[in-house]
Amino acid sequence: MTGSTRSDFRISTLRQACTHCSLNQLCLPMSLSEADIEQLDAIVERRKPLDRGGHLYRAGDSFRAIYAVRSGSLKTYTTADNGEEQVTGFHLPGELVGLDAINSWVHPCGASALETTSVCELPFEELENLAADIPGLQRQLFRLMSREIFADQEMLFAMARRSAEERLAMLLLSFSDRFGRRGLSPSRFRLPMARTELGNYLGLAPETMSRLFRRFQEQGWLEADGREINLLDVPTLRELSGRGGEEAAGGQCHPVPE
Amino acid sequence: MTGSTRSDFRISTLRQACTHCSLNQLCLPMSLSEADIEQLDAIVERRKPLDRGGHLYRAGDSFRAIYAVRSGSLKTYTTADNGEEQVTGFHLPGELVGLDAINSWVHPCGASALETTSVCELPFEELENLAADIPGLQRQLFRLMSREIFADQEMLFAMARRSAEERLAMLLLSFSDRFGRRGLSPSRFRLPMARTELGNYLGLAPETMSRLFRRFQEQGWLEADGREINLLDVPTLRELSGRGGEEAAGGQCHPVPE
DNA sequence: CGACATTTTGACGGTCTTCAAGACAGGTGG
DNA sequence: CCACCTGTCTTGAAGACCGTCAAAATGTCG
Repeated sequence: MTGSTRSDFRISTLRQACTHCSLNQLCLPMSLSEADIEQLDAIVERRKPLDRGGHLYRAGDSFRAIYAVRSGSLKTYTTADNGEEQVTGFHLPGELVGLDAINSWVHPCGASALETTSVCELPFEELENLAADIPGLQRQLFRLMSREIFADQEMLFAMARRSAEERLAMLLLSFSDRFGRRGLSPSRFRLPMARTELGNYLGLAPETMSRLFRRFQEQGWLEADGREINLLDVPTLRELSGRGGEEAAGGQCHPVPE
Repeated sequence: MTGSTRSDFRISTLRQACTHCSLNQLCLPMSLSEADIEQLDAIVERRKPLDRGGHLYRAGDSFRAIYAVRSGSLKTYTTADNGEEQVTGFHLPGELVGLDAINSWVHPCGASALETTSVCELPFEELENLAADIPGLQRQLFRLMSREIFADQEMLFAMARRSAEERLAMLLLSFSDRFGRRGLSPSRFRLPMARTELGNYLGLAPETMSRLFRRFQEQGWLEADGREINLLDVPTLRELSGRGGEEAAGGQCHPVPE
């Protein structure tokens, strides 16, 4: 009885195909034909979920594959000589991690789970071969990498020229967009990471984060109860973030015109 | 007489082939066969040199091609709503620009020449087609994009966690590496951009840059006469930059093992 | 030479960090 | 059920670092 249930559970998770995945418009298969998606499916490996804090890979690990987040969330981070850590990105379902390792075949950043998280593993050598055969896939890969470059540059701009307030506004809107894109509420959501980690990502001390959240609440821009966020005044936040109608940085989610 | 000379000049510049280009180990052709390089050669368009301040493309221009710097140098930059400018990168011979536009087919940043600069134009649609046929080219493109992602993340780290001093040390070492890689002196070089632009890139005010350079000279770490730089104490700079033996960020130059 | 941009210098102030302490939450074991 | 503990968050006070402002000096190019 129990054995049967467990077995069913594992089969149903492990055999989830790209075709039926609700994220396939965010992830690689976008704009591929059914037949192409099946080819892609054949090389995708599903792994058992990671527990909170578990590592998908560590900095220095040799590179084998890139990963698409299926559920849960990840952070990627580097560690400096002196041991201080810098979060380089948060990754939600439908987003890819590991693209920064293609050049050197070694992961320059570690990736760990912020909560229970499952990913699809895309062995890179096979993905490359497939990309040479399927023009749409090659193009999609170029695009996703380009998008990441663009997002990193936006983030760079933010770090160089924007105040703490503006940076937090940007980040909140980035999450808002990314949740919205998955059909979740763009105004009410639960952040999967601690304030400390948000602050680390934004280059701000935890104390500053605390004060910022208080100020944002006093201004009536949002309600925050721990990790539970409720955005009340998106227009003001958008104005603060400095880039009116444009996409917020900090993630891999941007519109994809053809 | 004059007509003949001018004509010769133009032919010799315009017909310079990748095979004979001294930069081909920095740029795309790396590790391609002679035959493959010839195919690449066929799609490369050489343009007439840009004058200082001239634009290769502007933010908002539609994307047609990526470009490899052949001689001279470029900066890429974004402009915010309020008009303030942020330099997103400096690009020396052998480096590519325009990769951030692949995703949206619109250039999110402008690119302008810091001095008289010539580039090779690589029409992207044709490059994509060629990449599907030549596995080595596809791989090289993935690599170069990955390298850029990595470099941007390093830069992000610097902006988030490093002091003005540390950032300047990083940048100087980045230029040192990049000049060195081209066979020039890694300790004596002429920066192609103004202090103001360096500062803009690093997220620092011009006044701060001035004070930094003075402090660095007082410490005996370098000599600077305008844009002419002479690094005197690379080990100390390297220690300051926080990443001992590793690559400095801020550019597209990293070792490429196979 | 003369107009203009870039760089330098000094004084001052704001933003964010750091340090130190206390509040709160979630989980564990008695 | 409560005491305990650890990690996270909050709050306050002090100070560092860098930005801003203003003005002079230097450099650059027509």
